[in-house]
Amino acid sequence: MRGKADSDLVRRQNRHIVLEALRLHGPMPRVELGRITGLSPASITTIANQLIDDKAMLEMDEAPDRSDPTRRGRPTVRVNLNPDAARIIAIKISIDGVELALVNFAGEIISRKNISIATYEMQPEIFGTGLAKIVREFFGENKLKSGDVAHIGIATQGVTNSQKGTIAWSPAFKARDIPVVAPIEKETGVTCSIANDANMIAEGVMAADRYSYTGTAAVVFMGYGVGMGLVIDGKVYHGSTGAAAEFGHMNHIPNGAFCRCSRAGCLEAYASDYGILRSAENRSDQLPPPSSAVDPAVMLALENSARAGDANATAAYAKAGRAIGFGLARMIALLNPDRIVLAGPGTRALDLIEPALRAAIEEGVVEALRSQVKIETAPIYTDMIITGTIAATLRHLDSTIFSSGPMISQTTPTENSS
Amino acid sequence: MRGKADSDLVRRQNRHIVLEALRLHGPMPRVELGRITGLSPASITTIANQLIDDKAMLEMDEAPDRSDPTRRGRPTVRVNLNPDAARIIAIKISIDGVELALVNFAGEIISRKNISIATYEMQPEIFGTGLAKIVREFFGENKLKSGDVAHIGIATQGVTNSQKGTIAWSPAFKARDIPVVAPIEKETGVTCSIANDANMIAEGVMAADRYSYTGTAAVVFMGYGVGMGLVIDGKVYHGSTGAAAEFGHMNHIPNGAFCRCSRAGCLEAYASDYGILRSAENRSDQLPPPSSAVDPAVMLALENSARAGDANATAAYAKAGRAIGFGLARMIALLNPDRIVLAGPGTRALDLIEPALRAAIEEGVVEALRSQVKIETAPIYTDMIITGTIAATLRHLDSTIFSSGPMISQTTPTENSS
DNA sequence: ATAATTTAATTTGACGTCCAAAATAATGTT
DNA sequence: AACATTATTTTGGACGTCAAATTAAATTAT
Repeated sequence: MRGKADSDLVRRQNRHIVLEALRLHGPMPRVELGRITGLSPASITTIANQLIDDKAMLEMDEAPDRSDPTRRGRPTVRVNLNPDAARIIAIKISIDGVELALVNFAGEIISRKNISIATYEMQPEIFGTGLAKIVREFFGENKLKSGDVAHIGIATQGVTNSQKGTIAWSPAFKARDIPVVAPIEKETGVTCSIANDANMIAEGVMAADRYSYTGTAAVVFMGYGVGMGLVIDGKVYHGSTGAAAEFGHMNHIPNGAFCRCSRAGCLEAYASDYGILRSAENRSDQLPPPSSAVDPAVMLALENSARAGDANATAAYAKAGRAIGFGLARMIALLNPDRIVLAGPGTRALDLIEPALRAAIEEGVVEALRSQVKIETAPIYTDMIITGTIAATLRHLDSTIFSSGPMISQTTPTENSS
Repeated sequence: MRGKADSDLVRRQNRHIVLEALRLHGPMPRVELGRITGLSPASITTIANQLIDDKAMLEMDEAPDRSDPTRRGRPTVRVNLNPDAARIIAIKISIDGVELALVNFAGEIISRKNISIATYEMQPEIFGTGLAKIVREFFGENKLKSGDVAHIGIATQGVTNSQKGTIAWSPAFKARDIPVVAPIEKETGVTCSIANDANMIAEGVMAADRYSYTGTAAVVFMGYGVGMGLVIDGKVYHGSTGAAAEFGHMNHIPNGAFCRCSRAGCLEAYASDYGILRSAENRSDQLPPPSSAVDPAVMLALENSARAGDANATAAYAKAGRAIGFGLARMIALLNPDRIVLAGPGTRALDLIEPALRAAIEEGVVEALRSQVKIETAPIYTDMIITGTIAATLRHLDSTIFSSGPMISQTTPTENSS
């Protein structure tokens, strides 16, 4: 049960659902806001005026819609999120570099930048302060001051600790417990949070579907690694320290194949790009895998030779499918989800993986549990991580918007709007 | 995001937290209700009067507390849940019988009854209607009419389907998809719900701890079977169809030991009473296990011979610990919980199990994930399932109390209180 | 005994939210 | 130009909480 309720709670909650409606469905007239939120026209008027006063929303300055000639009556005036209400920065850290995006309150990307860094050998402090400098430069290039950015959201491969703001362990780094949030907050003065990239993919998949996910769903990422984002009760589940759901490093077979995490038997050691490749090439799975990512062209070639009938390649994909299948069977037994969504570049080879995957699920969990769950494939697009990070960060912003005063320092306190 | 908020939401939520405070902390004066809930004394007065009018609450008729002689001022008047506000029935179905408890709104057990039934060979329809008759008799013995009972909560071993109100699969039954809710609702006219017994144990463990569980916790049951109740975000997680968290039938080793669910490699096949016994006696684990429960005395003897140094027994317990450990490692990777609570009669042999269990967790999941989680043991008491079912059912009642009129048919509509 | 003190609980008046209904605005139709 | 239609705003009332003042019921001091 939550805490006590009062008119302040009512105010915040209703303003929040109005913003949420605009974020999910885009610009719309006040009447429709009323329909979607269930609030009366009178309340919508009040709330809209306040949000417009607060610069969080604005009336769109557009000619009345005359597309439907049968339409009568006073024309609607659409309202929308004010793009200039706030700006956020989304950052993606991966093994080969860093990607930054400056996004306005309406979700439009204003500016983005890619920087290549060989992260693997870096010292923890060097990386943190280095990234902070990159962010500061990004501020400079976009003429941003500290107050101009409301929040910075970061996604990274590996195990994150959202409380400490660190990367606890990641295949992109030899080092552990790398502080990320603190140096950036110190350098920029902007609050910052970090999350696992698979969780951000789940956010992206949900956002693409307008958050229609109601119950429990598991979004599986297949590619250079194997990850999972769990949607529980319509929200992405982060776990107690932000480390959920490490599907890739969930054990598959005790004493099994050697994994990048220097542990034996992880699911990823069978089902990630390097695991599949290693198995197809009949290399020993008891040796540490390479620290660099597999060239996508190599994986493409492997798929094709499997489809051409290469027995080793076919077997490797079947092995991967069986590993993922047993992992999903275990997850299903534990969580009884209603949806499983497969995503990531690895789904390109789904035809090679799926038979073994489905067989393993059947073998691994009682019919009563697995018969409910629907398995789908999400469209692959490269930017899922950044998109998801943006969605999550903006949603975070929406919910904190009313706790404090104005969101963004208006250009100059003394300046009046002309 | 939840729906729109209005004064009705405020009303319901605040009345709910007042009831919740009384349920968790017992009778207390109005001032303290204010302190706990954060509501002002003025509001507490209003709310208390309404709840008293609604017969949900009452002032306790007791002499002022004079235990503290230094105490001055107007004495407090304690209020409490009105025991007669409503009654519920909690039912536990297990392999050897059925247990019923009639409980009042204050959580006091008014009457209870045990009935032995050989469930295993029963036909699904026979069991459902038979149970319904037992419940009807229980009504009769306690002079209950349909309107006198607000809800019936049922806990059972095995996989439940809370939507259909059935036992999808259970070791207590040869049959599958046994309808339980429908026949009872039909026979009694009282709403009824069904849940897994391990989830109810989790409810019981939480209730014993006054629902201090905030984040994610996993309560493991060890005994005739192996079960788990997951507490996510302070609430017991039931999954999309009420079948979570089937820890016992989460696969441990593909193609492994034969399980009661006629599947190979389930965790339970290694770590339940029958699994441990089978392994200690060096019987083949490729044959179906017995359908009846293991005599507790046999398990006690096995523990003692293990403690006396019997190599087979010791190895069996170590094997069980390794299975549970790997299961927990997988669960930790997936859910990043902050607490694991071991409960059930199986914990009596924890000294024999724990070393292998902890070693398996270390072997099975990266340090960054497991270092956070605390492993505890819950006190064992036999009634955990019934206690938990009562707690869950009353809590359910609390939250539905304001959606409809009076909760319970007052003895006779025409009768006035004297 | 009576007044002062202390703590609990209630009453009173104000404030903030939402909403229904009435009024107003802005267009199309006749 | 009057009427119809749809969107939005205005008005007045309802319902919840809260702060402050008041009342209630005890103990302590005089």
